[in-house]
Amino acid sequence: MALRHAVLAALLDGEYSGYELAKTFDAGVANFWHALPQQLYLELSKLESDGLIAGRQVVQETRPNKRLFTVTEAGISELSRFAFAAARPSFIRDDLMVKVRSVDAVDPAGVIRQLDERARIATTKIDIFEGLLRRQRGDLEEELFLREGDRIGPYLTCLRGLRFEQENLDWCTRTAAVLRGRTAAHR
Amino acid sequence: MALRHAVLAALLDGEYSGYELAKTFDAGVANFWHALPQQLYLELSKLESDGLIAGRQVVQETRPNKRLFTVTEAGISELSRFAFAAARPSFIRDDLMVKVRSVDAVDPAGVIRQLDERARIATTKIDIFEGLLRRQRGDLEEELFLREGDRIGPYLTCLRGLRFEQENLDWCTRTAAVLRGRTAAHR
DNA sequence: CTGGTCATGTAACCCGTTACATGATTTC
DNA sequence: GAAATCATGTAACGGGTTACATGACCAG
Repeated sequence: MALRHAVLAALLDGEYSGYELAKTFDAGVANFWHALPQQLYLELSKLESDGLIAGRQVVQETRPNKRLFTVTEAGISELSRFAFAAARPSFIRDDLMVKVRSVDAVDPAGVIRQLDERARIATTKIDIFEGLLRRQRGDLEEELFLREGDRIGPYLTCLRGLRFEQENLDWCTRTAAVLRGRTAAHR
Repeated sequence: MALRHAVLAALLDGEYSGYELAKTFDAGVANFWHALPQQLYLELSKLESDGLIAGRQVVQETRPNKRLFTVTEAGISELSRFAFAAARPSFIRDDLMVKVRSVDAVDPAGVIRQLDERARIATTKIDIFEGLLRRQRGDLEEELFLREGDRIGPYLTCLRGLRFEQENLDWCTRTAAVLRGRTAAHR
C-alpha cells in the first residue's frame, strides 16, 4: 500500500477533487508515481473512511457536483510515519528499454520509431516541468527560493523530473542516431 | 504480460539458469526492469511450455542441479513482434520522491537519511555500470564500438542506466544539502 | 557452527490495470 | 453533429509481492 502516500503528498498542495488529482498526477507527479483515475477515486474513498483526508461536497449548477479533499492531522501523522520509515528501492519499468536491449536480434525500424516518439514526449514534459518550476519560485532565484521558500518539496521533485526527461531526450536522440547509422551502413 | 519480454531480452546474452538470471536482473537489467527470483522461475516455466525458450538440465555433483535456458526461434519472433508494437509509457515508482514532496509537512531528518543512503547506492551502481560498459566495448572506443560492434543493445541500455544513476547521485546529494541548510538555519 | 551462496519452486493475497457504466456541458 | 471536458464510480482479471518451503556446500 503506497499509492495512499502519493495521494496524501499530492493533497498537501491544497484542496482537490478526484478529477483534478488525476490531472495533477498526469503533470507533476507522473514522473515518480502514476495512477489511473479509477484508482484515485477508490483510494480517496479509503483515505476518507480511514480519516486521513476529509472531503466536502461542492454543488455546481452548470457542471456535475464534485467532492474536494484535504489532508487531516491524522493524515499528516501517517505521512510523517511513512517519511521516516525506510523507502523501498525505486523501480522503473520500461518496455522501450527492453526493446533497445533486444535490438541486435530484431528489426531496428520499429525501435527507432518509438525512440523518436519518446523523444517528442520528453520535449513536451521538459516544457511542463520548466513551467512548473518557474511558477513555483516566482520572482526568486532558485538558490534563494530553496533556502527560504515555504514549500520546496514539489520544487525539488520537479527538478528531478526535469533532469530525468532531459537525459531521456538526450539518450533517445543519440540512440536513434546510432541505430540509424548502422542500418544505413548495412545496406 | 511484459516480464516475458524482459526475460527473453536478458536471455539473448546466452544460456542462463533462473538463479543466474536473478543476479543479472539485479545488476544490469534492474535499472529498467525488476523481478524477484520466484517470479523468474515461474516465468521461465511458462516461456518453456510456450516454446519461446528451451531448457536443458545440467547435472552438478558438488552443487544442486540447474536448468539452463536459451531463446528459441519462436522466442525471437515473439520479441520481434513485441519490439515493433507500440510501447506503453514507462513509469517510475519511487517512495523517496513522495517523501521529498512531503518534506515541508514532515520532519526532514528521516528524508535526509534516506537521501544519503540512496546516494551511496547510486555510487555503487555507477561503478557497476562503468564496469559493464568497459567489459562490453573491450579495446574499442565507444563511438567505434557503437558503429561496428556485434551486440550494442545491452551497451545502449547500460548507458541510460549510468546516466540515470549519475543524475540520481547528483540530485540526492544536492537535495540533502538543501534540506540540511534549512534545518540548520531554523534552529 | 553461523551465515552466505547455490538452486528451485508453491500458495495466498493484494494492488494495479482493463473494461464497463453514465451523463451534462462546452468547444470546434 | 462530433469530440473533448467535467465528474464519479463498479467489477473482473491478472500480474506482482510476500510468505512459506527445502537442502547441500563452503567460508569465517
